[in-house]
Amino acid sequence: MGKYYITAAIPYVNAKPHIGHALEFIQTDTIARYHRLLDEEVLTLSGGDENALKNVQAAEAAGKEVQEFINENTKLFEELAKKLNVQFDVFQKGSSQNHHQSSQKLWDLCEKNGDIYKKSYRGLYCVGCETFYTIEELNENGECFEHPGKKLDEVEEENYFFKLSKYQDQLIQIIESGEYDIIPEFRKNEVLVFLKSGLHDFSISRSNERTKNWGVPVPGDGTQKIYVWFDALNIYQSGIGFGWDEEKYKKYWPADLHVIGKGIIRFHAIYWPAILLSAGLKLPKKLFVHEYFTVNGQKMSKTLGNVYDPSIAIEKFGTDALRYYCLAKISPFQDGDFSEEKLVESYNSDLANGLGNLVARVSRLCEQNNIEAGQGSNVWCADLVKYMEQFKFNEAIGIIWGLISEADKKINQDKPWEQKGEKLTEILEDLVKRIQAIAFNLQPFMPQTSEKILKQFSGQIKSNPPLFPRI
RNA sequence: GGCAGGGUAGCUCAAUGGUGGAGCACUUCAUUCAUAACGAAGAGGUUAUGGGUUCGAGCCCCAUCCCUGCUACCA
Repeated sequence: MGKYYITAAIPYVNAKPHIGHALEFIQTDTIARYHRLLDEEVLTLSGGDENALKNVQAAEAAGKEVQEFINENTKLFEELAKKLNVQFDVFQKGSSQNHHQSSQKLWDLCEKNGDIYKKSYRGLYCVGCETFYTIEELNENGECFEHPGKKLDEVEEENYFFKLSKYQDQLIQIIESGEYDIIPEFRKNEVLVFLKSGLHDFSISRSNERTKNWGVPVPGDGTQKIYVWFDALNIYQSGIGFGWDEEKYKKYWPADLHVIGKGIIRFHAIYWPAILLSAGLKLPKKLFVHEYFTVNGQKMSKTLGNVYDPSIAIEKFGTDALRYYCLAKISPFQDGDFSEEKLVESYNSDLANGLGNLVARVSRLCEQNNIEAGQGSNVWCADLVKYMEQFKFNEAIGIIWGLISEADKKINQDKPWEQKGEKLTEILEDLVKRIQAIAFNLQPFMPQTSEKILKQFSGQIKSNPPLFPRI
């Protein structure tokens, strides 16, 4: 029994959470719950990427103090996690004191290793992306593709740079060998292609002026703040004590798994391990890269106005219905589409007609015949284990629905309503075992529902109101 | 432009070169333990297009058209 430290990405907190955040939270939580059930000592972390300049600007636009604005938004993410029944043991805020301390320690370690140097830099800076661009990388209006309509700032200043280039060969070796394993394979290949094309050092500080004095101060230089990505990645360490609670840190680091979306793969697959190598720290073991949700077939975007708030789905259909959709109805390695229509479709056919109906028919039969439930066997389906190791949640959950379908068929074959005495008891006890197995395997995916079923199928079995009333 | 991965039933996706499948949706039948649920049967396809290799191609080769991701040094 070992430890398992898993992180979800640290969301920007300049806006409310959307359905994509829900997807990642749910995936992370499912993996975490699975490992808890394997009896590992699991620690989950997410947090708020609070030191971005974006946040300062969003706060200004909202007419609020930065800290106040950030606290409000970060709270929305924590609340979403709760509503999704997603348990984070640590929710680390980038503005917290111990994080500042921790990030400065990381900086010091890299500096001691000679990997930080000063260089004058001049370029076009997109505040939205927190990145410098060359002219070739911009559209015909001289704006970046992510934030059209937004003029870039022309900036010249002296910044600190990190010697990323120094770690190119080492990174290739580490990623190619799977020492730092990137899943899925095609993302790993992308990273390797990028690595082999050559790495440039990157700037890891910003002037106080440009950050509006917001963020983590560069150690020993009062005029600069640490670049948001350098400190944001360190939330994975600062949240478990790096720089302020070494005992806790030693217990949990390195992370066993980082869960991220495809958009931030370069930071996690290249910058992050390079920084850790420089600092002489251990590398995370695995990176799971999921894809994105489209909504009604379209990319989510503020300008399109189709950003979907997961709270709506939770209120309308319930937490486990949304969890089910996110896990079962899309492939984690492909963009999936979200729509309330599709959610309702899967709710009715899989949850109401499938799982819910099976539980209802068996519990009624048991109630009528005074059946008492025995102890469930608590065994994982072999295929489910295989799929969980590959993060194929849709395949894993499909195994459970196979069991549901089998049980339904068995009932129609055995016709318990035509049976009596010992034969009837035997049939029903078999069905009870099947339901217990289904509920046991369902735990990581739909915790509330599986708990309800396990409770219902312990001791004297009673018929309850439908788990998922048809919509 | 280069590299990678795709295009298969209305929808989402499977198929070591050997009779193209599943789930959902749809139609019919049967049934009552169950939430008009479950079960059985059925319908639904020129596998993006055009060539080629092969006894045989969804799969291999060439060309073309689309979609997605990554990414350009020089000129």
